Amino acid sequence: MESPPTEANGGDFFAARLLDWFDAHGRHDLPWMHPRTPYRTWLSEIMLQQTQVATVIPYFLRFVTALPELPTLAVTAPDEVLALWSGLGYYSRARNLHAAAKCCMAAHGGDLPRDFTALLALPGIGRSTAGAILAQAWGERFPILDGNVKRVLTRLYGIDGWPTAPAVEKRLWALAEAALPSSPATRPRMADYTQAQMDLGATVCTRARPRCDECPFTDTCVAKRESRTSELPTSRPKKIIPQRETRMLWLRDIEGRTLLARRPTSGIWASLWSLPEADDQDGIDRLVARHAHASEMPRGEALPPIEHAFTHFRLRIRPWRLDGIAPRARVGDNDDLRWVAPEAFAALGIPAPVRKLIEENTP
DNA sequence: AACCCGGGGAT
DNA sequence: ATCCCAGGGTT
Repeated sequence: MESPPTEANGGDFFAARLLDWFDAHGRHDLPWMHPRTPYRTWLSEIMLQQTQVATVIPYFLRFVTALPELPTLAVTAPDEVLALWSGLGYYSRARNLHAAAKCCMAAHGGDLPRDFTALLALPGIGRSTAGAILAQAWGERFPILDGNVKRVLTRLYGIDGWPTAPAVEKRLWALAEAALPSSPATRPRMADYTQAQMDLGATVCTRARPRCDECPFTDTCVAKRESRTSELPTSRPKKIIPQRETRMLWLRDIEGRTLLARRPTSGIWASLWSLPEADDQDGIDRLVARHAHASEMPRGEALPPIEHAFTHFRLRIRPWRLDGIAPRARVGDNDDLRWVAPEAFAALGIPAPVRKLIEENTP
């Protein structure tokens, strides 16, 4: 076949060549493949949302060691699940994972459902993740459309426009559907096919400097033929990122415990444990007065500001540290406020910059 | 359709 | 410094 597959002739050109490439050059030993159970597949797909493989691997291994099966996850305390997720980001993934596990216990006999609609109904599972789970765990014939597939398809077909824009995404879904394995040789290999797309995108059809000479589609790729691999996929529309600022109070008592506050259940770092915050130094002073005896109120010291970048804003954290406090009785220990010893930090979900601040300044 | 939600790897 | 990654949920 001389031309790339189209919506009309998708046939088996794409799958057959991709699988041949995968057999020789694909990744066959990522941690969630051995063993490749539905639970491990699901967990890996959630962790891999917007997160690169190398980042996920240590978190995945720690998570499945602590919670090796779905029923174990379902009965685990939310704080412990968040602790296992701590540092990985997008914490709603962990909360949704936990809620979905409970749902599987209540409605699906303790297993992940082998059904597209039922999977899609679980929190944290969208169309692409549902397809990835069905294809990889059970060999079901469903397409995926992640960042890798979007990149491969926009280049192979020369598709302009930001791939996340609804109109472009709709077209890409149609192409992904049309490219699915359809012959007796490829149809039984849905798990490999799904993995192969992601491997091609991650190792050959990379965002910068793609290795086109190693690509099985270098002869048919529109972007390659027109020298547009650096332009496709179209980058996201530029936006001005606002800068925000906050102050955090790092209060330690005479035993070296730190006062932590639970964050609100919505917004950034929802439900995680963090340092008490204030908008200005007056607010910090008021927090100190609330948690320390007036008779022993030292001034404390400013630590170097921390710059933390999110997708949609930048945050400057100005930490204020004060040691040797004798906590005021009854103020500091409830569901939203706790004095925590350094050894107990590991059991709590704590925002990455806050954990880093504390670790780097604790002897 | 636009926005919200983290952290880090790659360049 | 900038982009964006094995996306999904909410408004």
